[in-house]
Amino acid sequence: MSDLPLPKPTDAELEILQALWQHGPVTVRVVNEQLNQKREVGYTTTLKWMQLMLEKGLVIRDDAQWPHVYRAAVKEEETQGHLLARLTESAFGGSALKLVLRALGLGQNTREELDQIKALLNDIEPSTPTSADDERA
Amino acid sequence: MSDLPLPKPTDAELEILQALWQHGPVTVRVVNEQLNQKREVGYTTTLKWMQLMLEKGLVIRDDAQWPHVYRAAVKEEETQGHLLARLTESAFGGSALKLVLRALGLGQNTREELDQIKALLNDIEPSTPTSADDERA
DNA sequence: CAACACTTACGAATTTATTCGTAACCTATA
DNA sequence: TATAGGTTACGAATAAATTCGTAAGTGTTG
Repeated sequence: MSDLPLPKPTDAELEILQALWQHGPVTVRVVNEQLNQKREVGYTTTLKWMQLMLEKGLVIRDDAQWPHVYRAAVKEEETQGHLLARLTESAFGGSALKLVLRALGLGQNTREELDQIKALLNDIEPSTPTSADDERA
Repeated sequence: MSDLPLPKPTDAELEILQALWQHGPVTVRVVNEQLNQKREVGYTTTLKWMQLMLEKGLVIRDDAQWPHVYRAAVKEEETQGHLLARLTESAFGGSALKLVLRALGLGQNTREELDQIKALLNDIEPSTPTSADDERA
């Protein structure tokens, strides 16, 4: 909690963060192999990205190990939250509800997914309650 | 339906598209005034953006009128859908469900919003039904 | 210790986005 | 028709993202 108002990772940076989130602390090589499962990326390209991300504070490097081992410096949940907040602002006029409705309307939902969402909805406490806070006995 | 695989509007372009979506066919001046309600933007800056967007096919210009009148060339729903699809890919490992759950968990939901979502969920037909289609009498 | 295989650092080219300044251009009106 | 006020076209500077080549560094092994 110091100087980062809004981390705005680029597409390439997000790809790397995803690899780090999913595979824990790993070397550049491992990340590069992950990226290459999606598209052709040179090794030094990946390295350069991760070096830039190090300067930006998006990743942390363990220099004690060799080869260097990197891990994400930002939490997956927080980053996703920021990105959603940004998208809500930039494309949904600030309405998170509209975003959710649009996402739900994309038509690629299975019954299981819908049920999961319903279950979650019952657990969510509204941030601005309208009436009583009934704990249900 | 010809050559646009994935429109990827930038932040500035999205600001303009939102102005066009909300205010219909308008002049550069009107768009610029909209933008300036959020932040300081020079007139020619807005003009240049819209000219570039014209080349990209993001907006349509009516040259018959003077001053020129612009309107969005892309649909709001489709653009939002594309952006959500992109974000789903780039930050949620391709899981739209995770995106929705995260968005719901952001904690800025009112009871009314949650109820709206619940209502919508009951209307959505799963794309891959699992068993019977009970219409509930 | 010399060679090798791999890793890192550095620099740089290319592209795209962002942002205006300036000059040329219309259109109504005095 | 000449002027004025707003509009458009064009060019350009800056900054950031993307992408890799090349050279220098490191550690292992015959």
